[in-house]
Amino acid sequence: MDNQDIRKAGLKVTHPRIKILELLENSSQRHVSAEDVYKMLLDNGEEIGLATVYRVLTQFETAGLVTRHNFEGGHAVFELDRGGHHDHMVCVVCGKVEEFIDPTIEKRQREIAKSHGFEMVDHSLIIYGHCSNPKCSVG
Amino acid sequence: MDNQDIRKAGLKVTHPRIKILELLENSSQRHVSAEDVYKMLLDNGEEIGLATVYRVLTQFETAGLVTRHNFEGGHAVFELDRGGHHDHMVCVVCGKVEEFIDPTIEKRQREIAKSHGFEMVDHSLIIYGHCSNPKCSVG
DNA sequence: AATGATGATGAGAATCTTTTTCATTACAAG
DNA sequence: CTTGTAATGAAAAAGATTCTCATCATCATT
Ligand SMILES: [Mn+2]
Ligand SMILES: [Mn+2]
Ligand SMILES: [Zn+2]
Ligand SMILES: [Zn+2]
Repeated sequence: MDNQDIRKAGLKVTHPRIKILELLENSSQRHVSAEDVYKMLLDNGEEIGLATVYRVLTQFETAGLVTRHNFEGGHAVFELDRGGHHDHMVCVVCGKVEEFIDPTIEKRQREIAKSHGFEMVDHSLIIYGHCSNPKCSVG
Repeated sequence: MDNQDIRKAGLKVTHPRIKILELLENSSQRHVSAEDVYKMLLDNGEEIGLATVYRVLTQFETAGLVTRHNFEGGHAVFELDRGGHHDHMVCVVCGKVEEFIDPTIEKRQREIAKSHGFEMVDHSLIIYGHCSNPKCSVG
């Protein structure tokens, strides 16, 4: 994941794009909002406009470098496309995100789509729950 | 699904609530946005404020009368809770929504949540694709 | 390395969805 | 019917994202 990926996407290799890609690679949080990216860049002394962050993230998504998720909360979160597809589990208390992939579910989805005459292009599976942290448990 | 359901939710039986519930029952579209509801009510000659529509839909959701979905598109859609849980398939071209339920997937989700130490409280599964309408097919 | 066409950026305005505020109105219990 | 309290509508506010446009940076070409 380097500047060549930006170039291959038909985009100029600019300072904001380089820094945003670096941040997505090095951030301790895999799943970040545009606002998160903006603020983390500021913390790093990079004064990149919020509009640019939104623009670049959308371009990276189109280029297949980044995936956008619509978790609950009214704002999108983004993550760098490492390896392959996976689904998500989100703690409704602390917001912790776990990733998983289940071949059985993936297979059934394709079958179900087909049986309804749909050509599946994407899917979104999010499990909401209480994570194992005692502070997040129900009782 | 009648006024008693509103009362049982601890809410006063008001004109806006009655009309919104009626509309959700009788609308030809099962999945509607707040804006949709607002406009359809206007078409019926009911001048109910948009803020009230949002408030009531949220209250109905809390009361378990209505379910909210975060499909792509930046706005939530709501549907009356008839019968039980189901998942969704959305055509990325025409927006058509199909519903389905798959016991295998439901079961695997519970197992996966448990294996990650999560207490599942909800989940969202949306398949995006091209529906069988020729206008929506890839070619 | 200098040039120049074109794409990219930043700031702020604009847009879109949803929530909040607050004065007024309507429900429902007595 | 009276009356306390919840509900409503209008408008403002808030939050997320996109757009506009003047300025700037990148990069293919000289
Ligand atoms: Mn992920
Ligand atoms: Mn449905
Ligand atoms: Zn948690
Ligand atoms: Zn379609």
